[in-house]
Amino acid sequence: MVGIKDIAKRAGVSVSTVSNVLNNKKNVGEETRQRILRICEELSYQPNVAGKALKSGKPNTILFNFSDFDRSFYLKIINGISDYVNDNDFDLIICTDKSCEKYMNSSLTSGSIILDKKMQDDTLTRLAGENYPIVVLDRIMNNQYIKSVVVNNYEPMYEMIQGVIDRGYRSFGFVGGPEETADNKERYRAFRDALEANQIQFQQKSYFAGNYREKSGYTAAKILMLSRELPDCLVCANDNMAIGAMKAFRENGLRVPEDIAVTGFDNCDLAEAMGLTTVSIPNYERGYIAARYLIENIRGQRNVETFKISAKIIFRSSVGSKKQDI
Amino acid sequence: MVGIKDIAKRAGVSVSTVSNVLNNKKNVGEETRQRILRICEELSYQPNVAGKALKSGKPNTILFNFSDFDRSFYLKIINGISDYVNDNDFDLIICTDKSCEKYMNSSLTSGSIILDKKMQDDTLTRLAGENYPIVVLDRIMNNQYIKSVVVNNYEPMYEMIQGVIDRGYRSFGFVGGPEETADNKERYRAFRDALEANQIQFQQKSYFAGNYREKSGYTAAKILMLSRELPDCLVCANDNMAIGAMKAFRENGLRVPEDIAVTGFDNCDLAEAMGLTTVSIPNYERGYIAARYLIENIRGQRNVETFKISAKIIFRSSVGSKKQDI
DNA sequence: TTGTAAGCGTTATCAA
DNA sequence: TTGATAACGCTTACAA
Repeated sequence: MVGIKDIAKRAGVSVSTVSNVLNNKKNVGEETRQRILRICEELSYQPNVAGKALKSGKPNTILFNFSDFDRSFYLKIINGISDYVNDNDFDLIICTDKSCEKYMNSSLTSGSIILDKKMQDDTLTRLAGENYPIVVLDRIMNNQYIKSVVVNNYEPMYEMIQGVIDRGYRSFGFVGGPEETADNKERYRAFRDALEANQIQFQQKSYFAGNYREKSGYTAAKILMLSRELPDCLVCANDNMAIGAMKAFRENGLRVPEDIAVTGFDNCDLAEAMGLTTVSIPNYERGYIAARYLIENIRGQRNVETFKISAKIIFRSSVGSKKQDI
Repeated sequence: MVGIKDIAKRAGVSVSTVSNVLNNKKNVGEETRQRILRICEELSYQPNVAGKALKSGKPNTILFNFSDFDRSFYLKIINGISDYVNDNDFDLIICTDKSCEKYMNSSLTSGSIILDKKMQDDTLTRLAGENYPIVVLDRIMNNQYIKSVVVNNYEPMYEMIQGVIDRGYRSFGFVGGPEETADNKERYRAFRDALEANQIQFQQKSYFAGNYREKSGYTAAKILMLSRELPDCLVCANDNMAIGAMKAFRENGLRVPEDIAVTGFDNCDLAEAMGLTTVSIPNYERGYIAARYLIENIRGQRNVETFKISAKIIFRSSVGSKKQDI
């Protein structure tokens, strides 16, 4: 591995001169600068991140942490983050498991974006600090170094359910996501509130606990079909589960929406093709905005007010128009 | 940031003792060990990766590099890599742009998996070495430190086209991916060979250059529809473009497969929902295998023979059965 | 304009 | 069983 020393030796100068050239310092002669740069090129020198980090400790690098590979829209979030980061001369590294703690707060990265429910609140509280801002995408936290960029779940879910009710649907089932997640709680609350506002009863037996994966929606639908009476509409806390449910219904010869309507949340790629009524989240923008706030915070422009991303309701064929039984 | 020094001071021992404890060395008294571990816990000490890397330079960490966010199956590859890596006590960091060179060969990672056509062959040749094996997923390279794990494109593409021909289709259009990629070349070659073997002519005007993105398939289909005669079947070098093409056809009132059949390659999530005939690549396994070979190579078990992953053809409704005009 | 030298957090060698 | 110290590659005062 060729290092700053090798360059210095070859150029017949000291290491500090090389360092100065590489860091665009002014105090170095033009001729020397050219010579050194040429040699770096020749030896295809790559600065050693570790050495650099250890000494200066202000790397233009941020970290993104996620761990759910079933949620394909995560790629769009990464895309948004990546674009903002590139445009601002930062680098991005992504971690998919607990090891990311090693890269947080060490001198290797100067801030993190977190979208991983396995990451605990108190870990984040510990890692965040004056010199290490964090942006969380999957929860709301009150901490002077942590900013939350979250999807506004309540209003669109409420409105979507109201829309479904307006179309004549009267009885509902619900497939929830992981119960501890803020997203799921908010979506469920909006669902219940919308029902209540319309004097529609909801029984606990119509609640199915899922985990945001397709299979859990599939299973929920299978179980639901065993019961005596199907609800008019099955509301799912996300698209994956809604799609799983639709597949289960179709496999059993039930028609969507004639026999049962289905709604999701996310507007994932598949949602359009499946004709799923859902809430569309602008994920690319979500990543982009998260990166923007993180880098602004890194640059000292402190702002940790919770930012809510607004979403859009999309009615598709999985919800029809139900005639009232009068 | 609490470091090894702080722990040492608090415990009233030297830094080397702390280091020995943290690295499970035998030469330290049980009582001291316990005390030090407790203090690490209390101060929630995190070892500084940079310092560690700088000194020892054998990190149990590998790097994955990709940059195409439109290909949602990349998440499955990452999932496979992540799982293997975790099971083998390695860490994974992911990079989405050129900055990844900084993490390759520096003491920060001990090997890389590359799936990024922007990464050039000679860069890889330069970075790979005795102590830095690389696995490439998107090309075949001959280098004693670089292993290729690639999808076998030729046979399944050939067979799929033969299957389409057997179903009575006789004239073809082709939407290619980025022309420089090995995948695209191989898929196109198989396509042409299959046609030739069946004495079917192919004219250059029926070739459309795309970039693997949905939009380019959409555009190709739009252009195709302007021409006087539609082929029986439009073969696309990947699913995204095939889906774009299907959307364009449908928007213009053409039925798939009655008016024109369409095939893809990848079997992405959407392919099933769209009824697209395609080739299924086991992506999770692809990532898993890549990680396995990389870590084996890191551990000194040198093996750089090209590994070909076999794929499976899936006929769906986008290809029907065409009556012969006799 | 250039060079010398200290120090970042860690591990490793060797002496106590 | 422990501790002192050099070294990893780099940046940065400060001296020349």
